Amino acid sequence: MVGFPVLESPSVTRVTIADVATAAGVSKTAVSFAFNNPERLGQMTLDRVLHVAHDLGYTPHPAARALSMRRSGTIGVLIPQRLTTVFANPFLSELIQGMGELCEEHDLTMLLVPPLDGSLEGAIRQASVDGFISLGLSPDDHALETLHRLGIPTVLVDSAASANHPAVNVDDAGGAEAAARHLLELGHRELAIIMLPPTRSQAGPTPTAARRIAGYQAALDRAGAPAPHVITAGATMAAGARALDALPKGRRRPTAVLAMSDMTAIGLMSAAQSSGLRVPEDISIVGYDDVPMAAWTSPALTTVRQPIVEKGRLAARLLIQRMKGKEVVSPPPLATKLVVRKSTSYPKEVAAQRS
Amino acid sequence: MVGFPVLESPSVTRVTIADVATAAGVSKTAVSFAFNNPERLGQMTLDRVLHVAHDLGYTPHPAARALSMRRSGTIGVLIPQRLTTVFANPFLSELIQGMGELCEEHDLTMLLVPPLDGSLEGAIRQASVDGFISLGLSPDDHALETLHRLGIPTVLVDSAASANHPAVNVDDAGGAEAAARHLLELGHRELAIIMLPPTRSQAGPTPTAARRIAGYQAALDRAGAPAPHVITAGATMAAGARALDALPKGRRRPTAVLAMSDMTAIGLMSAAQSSGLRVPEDISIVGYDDVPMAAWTSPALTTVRQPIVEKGRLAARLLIQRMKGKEVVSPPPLATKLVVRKSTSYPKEVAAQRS
DNA sequence: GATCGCCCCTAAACCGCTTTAGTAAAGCGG
DNA sequence: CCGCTTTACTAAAGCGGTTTAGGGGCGATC
Repeated sequence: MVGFPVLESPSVTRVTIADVATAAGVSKTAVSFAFNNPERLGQMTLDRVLHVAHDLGYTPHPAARALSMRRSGTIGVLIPQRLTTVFANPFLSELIQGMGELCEEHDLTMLLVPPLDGSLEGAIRQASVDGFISLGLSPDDHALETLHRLGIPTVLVDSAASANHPAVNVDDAGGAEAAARHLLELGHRELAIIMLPPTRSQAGPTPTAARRIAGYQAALDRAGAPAPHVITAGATMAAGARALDALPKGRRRPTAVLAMSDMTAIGLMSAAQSSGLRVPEDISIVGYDDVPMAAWTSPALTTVRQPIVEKGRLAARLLIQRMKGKEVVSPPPLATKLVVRKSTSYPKEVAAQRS
Repeated sequence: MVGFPVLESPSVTRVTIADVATAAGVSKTAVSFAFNNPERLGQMTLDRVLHVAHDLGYTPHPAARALSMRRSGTIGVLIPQRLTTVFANPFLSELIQGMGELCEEHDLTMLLVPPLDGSLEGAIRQASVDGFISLGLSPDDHALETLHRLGIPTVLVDSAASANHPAVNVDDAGGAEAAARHLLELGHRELAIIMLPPTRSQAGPTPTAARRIAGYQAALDRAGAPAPHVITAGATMAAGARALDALPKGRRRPTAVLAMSDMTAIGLMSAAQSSGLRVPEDISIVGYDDVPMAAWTSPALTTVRQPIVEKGRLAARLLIQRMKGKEVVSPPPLATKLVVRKSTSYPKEVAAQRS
């Protein structure tokens, strides 16, 4: 098999607007007009220019265009973690679907911007975009200030409204509270909560994690339940599986666990089952997000549904408005809803009493 | 709630290299050197410039940088379908994970490039990237010629090696053949195949679909099985569910189906079950890809595993080499492997005989 | 027949950065 | 003290487009 050689003279070859102009016997301006303001050219000239351009295989250089028009036709998605991690969670796929709808509608492309060399700020600098959608960043993250200073319109997702950027959120606390209440009503007392890990350098929990834990706690408090065991695990099945070992054993083993991510819940459920525990008989599990997969595990996962695609759409819509210079307000949080499936049931003692 | 107003004087504000130069009392060149060739400046000047730049919140304009350096630090992913469609399939997530690993290693960002306004070529023009990874495009697609003419390094995935671009593939035919053989060995004769739809304008099946069907067919031929029913459905659960209705009913109802995508298979399985069919007792189902979800359905899906993440990694690695000007050859297809789970079994007649 | 306005088209400035070529000053050996 | 290399820095020319301001030709108007 023959190799694909070094590309012949990469950009010496590139046809520029000047080449087209010369070939068509007009000025660069005319060529530019042909593409961007055709009505400013006579029919004959227009045809000739377009024809010549096509023959030469002319394509405007995107960077040059972006520079002079001050717009790149791209929106950036600021991702606070490694792509491998974050794409292991279908959550992001759904979010992108939502954002994608709006992007396609407006002929925009999407740039995935993970921390570059560990630094989000570095990545921001390098990215040629018209606006950013920032995922899960603490509203006081330094990167957001940079963004504001640069005058790049930004919309926050899974964060909290900051002084400078509107935020799109769901009712995290409400969903969490419903989930905890569900378990408490089934009779569980000994609960564990699996926190989402903090992203990047920031010390505390992400805004989303904070709201969810507040929701869980509210339900627990109201029911006078004992303090839950709180552990932390990433939003992947592997991390969820590892989380099983971190749960207290023996008498204090929780009879139910509240995971802040479906993927964590599913991984945990899997590990639990392989270690001989039955779900939900021996341990109840509730997830969060309601990714499509949650309906397909066995047992099907009880979880809190949030409208992920809609969230993506809304964020993109807001950003696009902002890019157009329109004023924008943070919308009210989107509703969440507990979806009861088969991974939750009465704790054993209660079940025994009932039978 | 107060609105987020129009950003104040968007780019009038933007600090340019000239501002920094003036403020620091040096030339633009010096400022540029401070960032890109610090060793060419005296220590004192260097410190001063960097300090001033930081104070002013200077960030080089990415488009200007890209224009003058002829490199954008971005690789494009050419997506042949709508983002909504393609991200509904976890396949893409995994592929991106693989590509993402390499991108992060090399400080590159990833641009998702769906057909813009229906046209991939238009989208290519607009995208400021150093190279493309093209998904599922027929090797004679016109867009690929454009790419070559523009001198943009490109690597094909799920395509076929073309004259100008190397291709990364898996052993589609081998996997398909193994899947079909598996069903035939179980005793199935009346099979259905669910094809992947053609992408975009191109008339025939995608290269991948073509190879897979050839593999299925090879096994069928060898076993002297009757011609299968072939229908087409997208790679989403919804499309898979709809596909159920397209299957022949009554006596000619297939006892097993070979789907070219796990998502289609899962959707079909779901629809079948809701309509009262038992899987695998009444109908066996085999998928393709082995996305993580396939192990979690009930029954767990028998499918053909392909190393998706590895495929993404390999494609990105090749592209990066190509961007560096190195010569590159199309690697041999990656191995595929039948994973037998619980969604396949003997057809009823055979099962009856056996008992 | 001069004036005006309109239609087409162009020259040149500009977007913000990198880089080449080169200059002035300092260092240095003889 | 002179010529030669270094060192430290700069002017200006790109990169490849868009856009502003305006010029020439020409028919209509007065």
